[in-house]
Amino acid sequence: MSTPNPTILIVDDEPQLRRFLRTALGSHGYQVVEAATARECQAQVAGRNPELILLDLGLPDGDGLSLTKTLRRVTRAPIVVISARGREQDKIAALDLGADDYLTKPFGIGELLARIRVALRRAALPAGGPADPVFEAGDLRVDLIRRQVHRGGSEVHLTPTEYKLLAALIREAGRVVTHRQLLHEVWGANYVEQTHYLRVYLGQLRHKLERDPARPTLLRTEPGVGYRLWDGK
Amino acid sequence: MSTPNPTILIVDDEPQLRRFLRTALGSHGYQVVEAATARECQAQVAGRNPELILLDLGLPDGDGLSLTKTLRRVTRAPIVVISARGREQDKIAALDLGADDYLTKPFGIGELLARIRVALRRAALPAGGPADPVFEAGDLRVDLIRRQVHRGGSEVHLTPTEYKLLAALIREAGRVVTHRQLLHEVWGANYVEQTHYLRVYLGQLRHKLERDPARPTLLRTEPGVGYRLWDGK
DNA sequence: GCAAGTCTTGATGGAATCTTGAGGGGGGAG
DNA sequence: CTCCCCCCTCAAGATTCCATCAAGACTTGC
Repeated sequence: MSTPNPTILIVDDEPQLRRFLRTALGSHGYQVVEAATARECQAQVAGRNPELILLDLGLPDGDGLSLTKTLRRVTRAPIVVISARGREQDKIAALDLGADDYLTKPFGIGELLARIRVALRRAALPAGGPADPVFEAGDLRVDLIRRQVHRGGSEVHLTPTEYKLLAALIREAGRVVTHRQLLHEVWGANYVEQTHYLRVYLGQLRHKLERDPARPTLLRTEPGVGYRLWDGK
Repeated sequence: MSTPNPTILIVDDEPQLRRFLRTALGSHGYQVVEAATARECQAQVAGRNPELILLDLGLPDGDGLSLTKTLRRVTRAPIVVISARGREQDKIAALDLGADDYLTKPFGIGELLARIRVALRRAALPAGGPADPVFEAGDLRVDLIRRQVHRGGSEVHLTPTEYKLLAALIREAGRVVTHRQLLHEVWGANYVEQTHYLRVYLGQLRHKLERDPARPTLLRTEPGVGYRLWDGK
């Protein structure tokens, strides 16, 4: 699973059903939070920010449909509705107001779990994790997902080869990377002898990234061996 | 009308059901493509690149489950399964192999349409970010649910292809999207080499959306890599 | 079946990038 | 001190990649 232990909010007014769901979900590795009313539900969403909401439509305070709509304005977590009402109109209304799935009681626990997996999968899929992995050292900032490079706040444009080279150095940040290794990674196996390429492109990188290209601090050369990217340590 | 219509692929071997679905979906504004076998299905996915796949599990050639799995490797369009088999194990298997929803025959057409709306809604939303289905940057405003595009207050008409391309860029707003990625998302798996399409359509988009099409700020090109939509950062 | 809109394809000029070569400098060995 | 190896810089082709225009084929709605 992508995220280790997703948090699921159970919204239902029957304590028995809640307990049943809590054990079922808990034994499958989910964190479980509970709410018995619409008010509690909103508080839990604001406080715990669950990754999925399991919502029973028949709540004592306020109807579940308008709650669905309200939740949609606050969170993007998928909402899986469970309801005793199986009329088509109910389903359509809930789904169009922002619910992501609708199960009619009674339902199999296996199906519920599968549909939860689907909802979480869909929600997690785009772009994967929450924050982009970013490399920083000095006034250099490289966002490896956005493929964006900043130096002291302003964006720097790199050509494809320059970027590949920088990325290869970042991958080994702090360690020495040999000429052959760099050439192999950036230009391919046929170019491991063309050390001249490295000199040219390292020069260009220094020109774009170093404060004083003549005395580099970020992109250090290790004579006779290769290059090393300073990582701040 | 400025709402380009999503394309839906119907995969079913019964001509009657296909006809029924075709008219029902067609009258709701969807483009409909059909396939009667698993082989046809794969051809249609590669060739037409539908935005949603409506899949009957009971196909003559090969079983539907493995088809689900195969499709998931080629497209990220949502798959809605319709099946005569209502056993819980069948549902779980299909959902875990990549299906996004599972309806048991007989089903109400209203519910099917609602579930299609849900699947398309989820697929249209960008990665991360708030629950806001509206993208804004500069004087560009895109409503991803209504599929409407505004520039500085007035609505802009985009062709279906133009819109798909813009939506693909919005989904990765701020990040560089490679040529292959864009071609795959907009035109389908068969077109990943046709970079010429990108040039033509990006040119059209720039003409319609940029303040000065000759010096684009929104739709930036990353030479040798792809394109990137400016997201204000 | 017609007309409007849309997609596909080709040709062309221009921009960005890569490759290659020449020349210069610093440091260690002899 | 001089030679030699390694490294750096600059810059001019060569090459690849990109933008634009436009015409014909195709689709769609009426």
